[in-house]
Amino acid sequence: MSKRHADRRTTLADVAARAGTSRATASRALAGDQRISEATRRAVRDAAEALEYIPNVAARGLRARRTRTLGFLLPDLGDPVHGQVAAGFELEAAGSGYTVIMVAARNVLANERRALRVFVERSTDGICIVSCILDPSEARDRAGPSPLVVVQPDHPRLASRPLRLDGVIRSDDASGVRQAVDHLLATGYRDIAYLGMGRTGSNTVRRATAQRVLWEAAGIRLRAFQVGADAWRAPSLLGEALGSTLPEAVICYDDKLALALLDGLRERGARVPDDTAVVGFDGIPFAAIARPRLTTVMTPATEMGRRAARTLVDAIVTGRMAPAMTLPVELVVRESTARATASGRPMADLVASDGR
Amino acid sequence: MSKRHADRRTTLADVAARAGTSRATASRALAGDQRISEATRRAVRDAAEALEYIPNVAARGLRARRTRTLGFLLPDLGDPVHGQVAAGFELEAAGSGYTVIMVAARNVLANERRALRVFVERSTDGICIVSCILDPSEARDRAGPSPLVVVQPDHPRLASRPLRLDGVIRSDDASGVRQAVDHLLATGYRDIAYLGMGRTGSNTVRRATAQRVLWEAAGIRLRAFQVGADAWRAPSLLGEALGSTLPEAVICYDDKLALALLDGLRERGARVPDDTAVVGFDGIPFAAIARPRLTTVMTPATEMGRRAARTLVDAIVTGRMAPAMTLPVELVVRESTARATASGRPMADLVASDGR
DNA sequence: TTGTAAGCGTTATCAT
DNA sequence: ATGATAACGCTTACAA
Repeated sequence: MSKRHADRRTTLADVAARAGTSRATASRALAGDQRISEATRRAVRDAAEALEYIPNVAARGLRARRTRTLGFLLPDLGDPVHGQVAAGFELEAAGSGYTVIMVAARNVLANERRALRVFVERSTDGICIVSCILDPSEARDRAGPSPLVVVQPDHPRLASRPLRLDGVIRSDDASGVRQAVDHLLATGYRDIAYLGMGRTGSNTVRRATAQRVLWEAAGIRLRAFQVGADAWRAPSLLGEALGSTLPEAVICYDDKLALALLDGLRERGARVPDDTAVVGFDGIPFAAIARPRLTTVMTPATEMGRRAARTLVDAIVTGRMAPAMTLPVELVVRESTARATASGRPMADLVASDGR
Repeated sequence: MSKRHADRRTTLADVAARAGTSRATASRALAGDQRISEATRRAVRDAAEALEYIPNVAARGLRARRTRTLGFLLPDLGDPVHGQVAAGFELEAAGSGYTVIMVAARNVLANERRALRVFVERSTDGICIVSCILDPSEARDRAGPSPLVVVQPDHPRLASRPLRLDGVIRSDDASGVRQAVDHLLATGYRDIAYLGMGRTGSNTVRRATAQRVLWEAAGIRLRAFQVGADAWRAPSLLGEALGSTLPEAVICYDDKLALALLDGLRERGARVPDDTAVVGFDGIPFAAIARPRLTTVMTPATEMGRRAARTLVDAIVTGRMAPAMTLPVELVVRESTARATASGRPMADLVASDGR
């Protein structure tokens, strides 16, 4: 029954032989070429079926000069946010008939460069890099002929210049921070802090925006704290990171950090939001069911992944890369910033309208 | 400076020409063949450097009959557990010089089959499938000549037969459940329930084990509840899933479900662990900082991914697949099953010793 | 409508 | 130690 005796895999030549045609005709028939007669098409299809023919796409790509493969570079597959982006990307790519090579570079520059080289070696038709610290223009250089989409660039120096390059997809972090600050001010908080994590461009942008907005809106100076990229793994230390006198409210770099801070504050004996309000960033699923439920800026992670793939495929087909796009974010107000809530009683999620 | 004028990518022939050798010699020099003289090796290396030569691995694979590519199939890239497995796999694979193609099949049989076909088309050197509902032996058939590693098989019928196939890697779920039940009994809980999710083999195994262990150890019948695979997304419904009279303790299928249940119970006005104790499964990071902190069975997700890649690479090199292995798990006791804890005061994590 | 033949960029075999 | 030359499995001019 099983034909494991033939060591060689079935090839197009085998199919052609069985169908009684040339390899060229078999190739055309399988590709759905209109010039092939219905009869031979059937014959070829049947032969392919009978032989369980599976094409060798490497050979095809070699000749046809396209591989229907996309390269995807991200910092960490285990991260909840990047995992979502990856999921969205893969889904959309697979839907368009593309296969995805994934490389995790864990924020190491050398790894990011190596990954791009891998993609070029594999002749990817397109490349997407997510939250990379590599300079986007260097990335473009190293991407070779492949169209490149840059999602949430995190190059440290990127905070200063605007970056209007084509193919850049990012969330409107500035708007998110503004919404958060406005919400905190409206709720009555005055002593507001920002807790940063890592040395990425996005961290700098968020801190700077909070600083500026708070000053412009209320003439208040932001208190800024900063911890290392792995600080969220040690919640108990985090409780101390805010100093001896807690601020009334803290905006955290992301949800991982905010949730860890929640734990750290609890360990320290501080109540949230009564002693300190906490705001996160990203909107990961667990933020919604933490205790207290976390107020956070929702970022369209899955959607960004999908868009990235879509944009890439379009660029491959049309030969033109879409201009930079910035996706909207929205603040979701939950318990962690609700000043006088009846403890233990949940309140419905409130989405702040941006007013733009 | 940049040489974007030549449309064609640099090829080995270019390097050979510049170095003044044949393509064969250039190939050998670059591959580090010992027979090549030091002088020509230098010449070729320099030429490759100068031309920024990047080999075409598709062409190489076509001729050499190995692609240094691994296929990785999983249900969902966004899931915290599978994301960890993927991260471990990619890390180990990259470390061994392999590139990974990832496909998410979201528990759809047809997608899983399609993914295996993709891998065969791409001539992967090895394939790893994680938590697939596909029958492992069918998977082996469809994997073609590639060695196959099966991580945490989730075929529904798999719960009954032992499955001693080579290349299977899984965690010792039965031991985990036993530890959980023993712990609950030792802590004084008698009315114990299992809350299942989905129709996978692992769910069946966990439920059945809990049932058996509880009966054998204490002559108590397990109360069993069951919800759909997406139930964890709706915590408020989950609170009601346990019926009107809450059990003293609930073992949940996984941490996602347990954390959602925590939220659902809070919404319902029930206190954990005072009204009901909760145990999770997997040991995802957020379980450790939930409130109450979640008692859970720690599964070595990252390690399983690493092992899978390691096993695959070994099989590729040696031609022999390692026998099935079962990785140990350990119960981590936290607040959600601590009967009379001073509320708000954290207790140190306790790892139960298995006693085997 | 179909076949012939020339590549695509490598590596492996066989000479030298 | 190196060079011709033939694959690898497929697509695509160019012929017929």
